[in-house]
Amino acid sequence: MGAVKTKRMPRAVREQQMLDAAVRIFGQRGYMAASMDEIAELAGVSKPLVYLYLNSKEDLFTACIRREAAALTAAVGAGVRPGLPADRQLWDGLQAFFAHTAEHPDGWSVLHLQARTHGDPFAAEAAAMRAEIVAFVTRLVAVAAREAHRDPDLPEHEVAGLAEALVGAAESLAAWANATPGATARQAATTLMNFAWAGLGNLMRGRPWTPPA
Amino acid sequence: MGAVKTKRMPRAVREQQMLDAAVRIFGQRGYMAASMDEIAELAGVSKPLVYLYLNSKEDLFTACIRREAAALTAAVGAGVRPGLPADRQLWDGLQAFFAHTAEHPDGWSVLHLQARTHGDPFAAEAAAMRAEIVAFVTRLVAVAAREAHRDPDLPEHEVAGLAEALVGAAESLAAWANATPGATARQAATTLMNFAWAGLGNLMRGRPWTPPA
Amino acid sequence: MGAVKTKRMPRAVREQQMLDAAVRIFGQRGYMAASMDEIAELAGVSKPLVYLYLNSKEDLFTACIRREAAALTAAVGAGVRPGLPADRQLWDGLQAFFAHTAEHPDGWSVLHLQARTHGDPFAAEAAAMRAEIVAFVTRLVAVAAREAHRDPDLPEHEVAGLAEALVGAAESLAAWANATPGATARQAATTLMNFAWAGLGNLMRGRPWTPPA
Amino acid sequence: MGAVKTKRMPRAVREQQMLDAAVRIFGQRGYMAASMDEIAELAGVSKPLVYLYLNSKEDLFTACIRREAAALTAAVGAGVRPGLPADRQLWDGLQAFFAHTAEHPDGWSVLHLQARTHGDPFAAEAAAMRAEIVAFVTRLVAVAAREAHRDPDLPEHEVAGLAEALVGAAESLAAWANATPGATARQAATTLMNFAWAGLGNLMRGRPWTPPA
DNA sequence: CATGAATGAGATTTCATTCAT
DNA sequence: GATGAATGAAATCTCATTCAT
Repeated sequence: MGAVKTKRMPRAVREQQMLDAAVRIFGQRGYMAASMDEIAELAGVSKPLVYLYLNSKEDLFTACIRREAAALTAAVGAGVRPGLPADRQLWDGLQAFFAHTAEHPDGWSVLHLQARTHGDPFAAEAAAMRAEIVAFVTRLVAVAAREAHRDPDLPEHEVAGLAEALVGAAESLAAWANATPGATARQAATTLMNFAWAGLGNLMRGRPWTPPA
Repeated sequence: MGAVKTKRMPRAVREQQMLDAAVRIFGQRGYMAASMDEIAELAGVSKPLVYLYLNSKEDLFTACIRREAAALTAAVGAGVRPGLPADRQLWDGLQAFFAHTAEHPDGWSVLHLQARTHGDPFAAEAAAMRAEIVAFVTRLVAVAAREAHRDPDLPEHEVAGLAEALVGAAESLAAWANATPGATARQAATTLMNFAWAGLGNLMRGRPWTPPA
Repeated sequence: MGAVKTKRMPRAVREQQMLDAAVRIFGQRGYMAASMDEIAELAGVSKPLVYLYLNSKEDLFTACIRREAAALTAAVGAGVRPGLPADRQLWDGLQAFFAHTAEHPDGWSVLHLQARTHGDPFAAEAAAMRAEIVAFVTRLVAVAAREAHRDPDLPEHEVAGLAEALVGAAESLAAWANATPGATARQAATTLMNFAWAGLGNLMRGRPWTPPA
Repeated sequence: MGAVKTKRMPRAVREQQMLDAAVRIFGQRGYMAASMDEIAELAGVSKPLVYLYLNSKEDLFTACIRREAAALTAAVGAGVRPGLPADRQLWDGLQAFFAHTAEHPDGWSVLHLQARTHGDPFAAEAAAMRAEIVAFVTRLVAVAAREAHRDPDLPEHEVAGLAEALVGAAESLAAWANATPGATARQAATTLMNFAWAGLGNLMRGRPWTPPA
């Protein structure tokens, strides 16, 4: 079932195999339900080797989170070209995001579900990555406001809330797209751009919805 | 620390005490890290009694999810009056949602984090509740479209995606509001209405953002 | 092999059974080579019960040391009557000491060998008991000096060294007596009294210390 | 921290480095808590080399015991000149003993604590050395008896017990001297000679044994 | 009803030891 | 000769769960 049992691999290669296996098991079973036995077997190595290279279950999980976080931000970053207009950058970033999460469901499960559910140290690790993405979106919103000559500027904490909402909506749609047969990354991105950008557009033009008294 | 040890309470009351304790422990420690010992102690009863009433850890967790899900949907439902315009209904519902999650952080943790992270049976239970809320939002969006005389109707799966995105944004803001000191349910609801409704408004008027070729 | 499997004993009884087993295993195998499995089996209970009652291997070992230390000092104390002359008290104490160690070789091994060899916390526990005995001997030596109208008094640190040497000699003879077939507690005590009280010099000159009738 | 990594040393030298490291680790951590990894690292060689030269952990420990036993008996033997009177020989031997154990605390720990605490094979190894010393002391006592024209001779098993007690007292004082700041080998030897040679009784009467100039 | 007593099964982790290069 | 890569076996400890009173 596991990887073909090839003997005597250099350490770097083995470590990646172990992380591959760990991400899969952690993503599917959850951090606590995952057993080191199962991970070692799927990786095609003995348990002591996993401990020799990765130290402990906690360290192994942390390594998984870091690797998957780096992969996700790299994928999004690679999809975006800085020179283009803000809406185009957001569109490109969203497509990359939905495509990556669809292709790496276990990694996404590790980042989005497992890391946040099993204690502060892990949650902090995942939060750091999320903060990067929120910061990126926040910059885009600010740029868009400038492009739309919005005056006066949006208050800072309002922008933060908007970026938070947008990222949350994207995370939610990622799960929805993965679960809905026939849904593509492009469709998910389109839906979200409609939802978010048109709404933001009105905001930019100074026509917010006003809460009732 | 646990409930006062009163003897001979009717079964229904005892069960609620147990569920109270379980929600607290599950919400704070997580499903797997929670121990039946700790739950029984916090509930002020002996472990065999927990098993007599609730059967198993899985059943206990399921009961928690159901109770908290019912409480949340009831709170949202109570906040909304069906006769009013769609935007007002959404506004009221969001306020109720943010208020309830802020007041019951452990219950919200059980529903939003724990239930989704520990296997299909639990996830399905939580998904059922979420689907109810998404359906409610979906109806609101359809009503709003009719109110705006939008023609032609939004395609159904597009509406589903929008509702999904809106709910995801709300969930994300709930966590953000709880973590950001000074943020209130009202503020969170306002931010989200700005984000979502103004965007939807443009959509309704047939002026969506168009993806680049 | 282990105790007869009697079910449902009160906790206090079970704990003593566990300590009995633990002293035996620790005394024979050594602290580190002893396995909790073996101890549980010899005690006739399951491992979790051992942990439930005694907490951890370290705590179990500590409990063994304390129990055996208390038993030994109690035995010595019971053998000595405070009113009598110093040499008589020493003689009685030594007999009690040799008798007890001969009857409880595993307990003596725990106190004399294992506790001193496996880390400060345990060693401190055993050292406390030993200090009690050394203090008792120190008092006896001082009393003897007074009885002999010695003037000037022996310097204090000299007395401490003498007591230390005497106790060390006794410990050594305990092992020797246990290993030498036909050696009795009485003989060991006689030899040591001769050695210590009369001194080799006197012995050579045919003036040994004579045991009381 | 370990030995400087010099390549291609002759086997005999490498072995001594390994034994140095092993004695240190065994003496400080104890036999079972010592890990071959740590020993290899401290010796500055790879683990397989340790196995190539010393075969197994047991063999390594045995080699340590033998080397340290030989060193101790050699030190004592070197301190004693056969022609002199018995008490002088004892005095010289004790000084050498206390000096050596003070200078090699790890070696002494291996011999006196570890070897006796971890199973018969090792204990036998250490007992062999101890027997040599006891035999030496036994001869001295016999010689002293002859020098004192004692008649009739002390019964043999009495002499054995006396030697045993004397050696035990010396071992005990060695630990005490190492633990007591300011205590020297000379003081320990003096105390023991007073105790053993003169006897407490003489001491009380103000007639101590006097060390040679 | 209620509980103190008890356990089967499995978790993480460590270590002495050996190949294959 | 020397070592990086690898493992079988076993240790401590925890937990959900059930009798017997």
